[in-house]
Parts: sequence; C-alpha cells; structure tokens
Amino acid sequence: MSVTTLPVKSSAPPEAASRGPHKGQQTKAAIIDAALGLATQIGLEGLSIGAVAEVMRMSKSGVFAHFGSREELQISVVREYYRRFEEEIFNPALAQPRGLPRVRALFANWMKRVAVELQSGCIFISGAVEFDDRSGPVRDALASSVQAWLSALNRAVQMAREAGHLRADADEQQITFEIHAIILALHYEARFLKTPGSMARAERAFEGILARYGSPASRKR
Amino acid sequence: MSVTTLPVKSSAPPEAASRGPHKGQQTKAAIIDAALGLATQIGLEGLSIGAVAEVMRMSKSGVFAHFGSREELQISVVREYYRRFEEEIFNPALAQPRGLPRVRALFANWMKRVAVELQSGCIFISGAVEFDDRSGPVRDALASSVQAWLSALNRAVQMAREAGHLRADADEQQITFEIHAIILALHYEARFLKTPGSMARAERAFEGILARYGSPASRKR
DNA sequence: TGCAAAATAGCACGATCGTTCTTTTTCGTA
DNA sequence: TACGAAAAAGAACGATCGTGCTATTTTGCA
Repeated sequence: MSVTTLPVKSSAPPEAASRGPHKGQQTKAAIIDAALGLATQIGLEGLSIGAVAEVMRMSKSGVFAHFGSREELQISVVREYYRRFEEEIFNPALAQPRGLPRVRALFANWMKRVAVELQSGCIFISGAVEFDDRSGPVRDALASSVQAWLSALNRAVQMAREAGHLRADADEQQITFEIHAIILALHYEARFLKTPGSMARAERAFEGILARYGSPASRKR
Repeated sequence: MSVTTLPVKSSAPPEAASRGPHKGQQTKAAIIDAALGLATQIGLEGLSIGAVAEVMRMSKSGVFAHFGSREELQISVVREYYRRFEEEIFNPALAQPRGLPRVRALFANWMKRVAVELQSGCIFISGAVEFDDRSGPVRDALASSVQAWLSALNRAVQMAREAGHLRADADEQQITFEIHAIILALHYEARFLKTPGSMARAERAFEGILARYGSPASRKR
C-alpha cells in the first residue's frame, strides 16, 4: 500500500503499541498536526517552536521536549505531509485499473489537492525553494519524499505505456516531468499571480500531453 | 526597448544626473548588487541588512541609511533583478525576427539563464513562494515584474500565431502557461532534486509544445 | 582651502529565536 | 492511595534581527 520503500520510521517508538505511557505520543501527534498547518502557510523555515506552542496553548519548552530540536520537528512535519499526500492522492487512485485510468485518477486527485492548497500552500514546493542549496536531514527528508511520489507517478505512466494506452516509444520520465511541470505552473499562477482560469489551463495542458503521447489506436478524436 | 510600461522608477532621484553629490548613488548601486547576490542564494526573506553590510564591509547603519527600511532594500533588489532579466533574456531576442524565431530565442535565452541559476537561484521563483500569501509592496513589486515578463513572452507567442507560425486557433495564453511550466519544472528538478538530464527534458518539452501548436503547413517532420 | 552637507559609523533598544536547566504538574499503575 | 516516571512549565542564556539616535568621517564645491 505504500508508495515506495521509503524508511518511514513510525512516530511511535518500536517497543510501543503494546503497553507503557502513550499520552505523550498523542499530544505529539497533535503538535505535528498544528505544526503542519503552520508550515503549509509560512513554510518549513518560518516554522517556529514559539508559534506552534501558541497554537497548542503550551509552553515553548513543552513543545520542544517532544522533539529535542527544531530540525526534528521539521522532519516530522515533512513525514506527516508525505503520509497525507499518499493517503489523499495515491491510495485512492489504486482503485482505478492500471494504465491510463489510473494516471488520470492520479492527476485528478492531485488537482483536487492543489485546489485546496491554493489557500494553504504545499511544502513540497515551498520546501524545495527553501532547501535547494542547503544540505542536512530536513532537505534529505524533503527530497526523498518528493522522489518517492514522483517515482510512483512514473510507474503509473510506465504501466500505461505497457498496457498500450500510450505510444510504445513514449518516454515515461519525460511524461512525468511534463505532468509535474503543469502542477508547478498551476501553483505559481493560481496561488501567487492569482491568474483566473489557471485550473482549466492545467487541465488542458494535461489533455495535451495525453494527446501527444497517446497511442494512435486509442485516440479519442 | 522596455518590456512593458512598468513604472521602473530609476534608482537615481529625478533631479540628479545633472549635478549634486552622487557618490551615494554609486555605493547604493553596489549595495543593491551585493544584496541581489545574497537574495538569489538565501531568498528575499532571508536577506538581512547585517549580511549585506558584512559583504560590503560597511556598518549596518551605513547600509540601512540608503534605504530607510529592509522592505525598500528588498524592492530595490526585485527591480534590479527584473532589469537584468530584461537585459539578458528579452532584449537580445529582439534581434530575431517576429514569430517563431523570436519565441525560440526567448526560450533559449531563458534556458541559458536557468543554467546559471542552478547555482544561484531565481528570486521570481523563491519570491513567489515566500510572498504568495502575504501582501504589501514587496509582493506587489514581485508580482508586477513577473507579470511584465510573462506578458512580453505572451506577446511574442501571439505574434508567432499572427505570422502563421502557429495554428490559427492556438491559444497564446495556454502556450505561455506551458512554457512557464517547463521552466518551473526545470528549476525544481535540476536545482532541488538534482535530476540529471533535466535540461534536455526541458528542451524536448518545448519542442513538444511547438509540435502540438505549430501550424500544419510549417511542420518540420 | 574651508565649509556645509552628505555619507558612514557606533551604540543601544526591544523583540524573537532555539536551546538548556530546573521545577512543578500530571499520569499510569502497583 | 501513594509512588515513580513521564509530561509540561518556567526562567534564563546568547545570538540575531530591524531600527532609531547621535557622533564622526568623507565628499563636493565656492
């Protein structure tokens, strides 16, 4: 069910889930949820422990104690964001049969999420800008999460070609690149420039890709 | 020669250029240059007066006095970045004849710049992420600069259609959107994910757009 | 060359940040 | 119910930030 073999490292310690205190894990999850909400608005870099504490109505040190460092909090947020991404976009698309239907479902679910993110923001995009010339564990968590998602998309495209829904000589990496490009432009135009009609333009661009790489036998028009 | 009618507001006061002290304008330009170099690396938000002062080997207050606020420094950086963008990408393309050749030149110059920015970064992209849910003069300066550039690109595409180099029913706004998308994806994949071969993929995507919207009479293959 | 003005430096301020250490409160359970 | 551990709070630290105020240096020109 998981998109890929990313070492997800559940937020609960390995010996848990059987007995022992668990109140902490519960509020830790609530903190991550609050932090994720903040990070989507102001970015991972803008995320401060003080702001999270205020939302949680806790003391700074109370929040801090759950993570030991701001970096660890950021990483937890990235992992939780990835988990929801998988849950909202990837998993539902598995209900569609392999090939073009599943690729269409992936794109449709992605677009649906973007429509929500036009208010809240996407940390895979803001994080890429914030950490593109840095190194460290936060960048690694971000990059591997994005890579995992793009690989999953890429495999779906590959299966569409193998199913004969795309031209036999189509390059799935190229197609994945172009689909990703549409989403990035949609974010930019709709969220920053507030250009009207961006959603429709993204849809048309996606149909254009399918028209260009679709197998000649299965052309719709 | 200007891309559009953006109120550029030259950095020199209107009464200058004839007489009066001008040493200040000179170091102010040097400060903006240094600040631009920093902003492309760490973003407009990360830009601090102290860091600029250190690069300039000046005091914080010495730098500050030239702008009166950090916001004004950021705006100056945005304007200077736009000026160079116009100079490096737009102006040289005017040497090409209207239509497809000029559109190709615009894209090629843009790609050339992106290749440099893979080390330094682009504040039109990082700024969009940093200011997408804020308001104020910095956001306004950013948005109007990007709008000016995209409008210029859009007019070039429109002229290509009018010259018969593109299908008569081609939507230039759609084409501009898709070209922009390619550049954004290239930045993301090459600068953040460090995916090899991204430049070639962007080139191919551009050729794909031309193939799809190109007028049937002028097909190359 | 001297003088006014412009340019720059020096210093201090309040605020916010991540983090550490110590103390208090709360929880789970024997 | 009482005890030990976990969770949370409180206070303080050094650092950095933008900005204002006041001195000092430098500049341009009569």
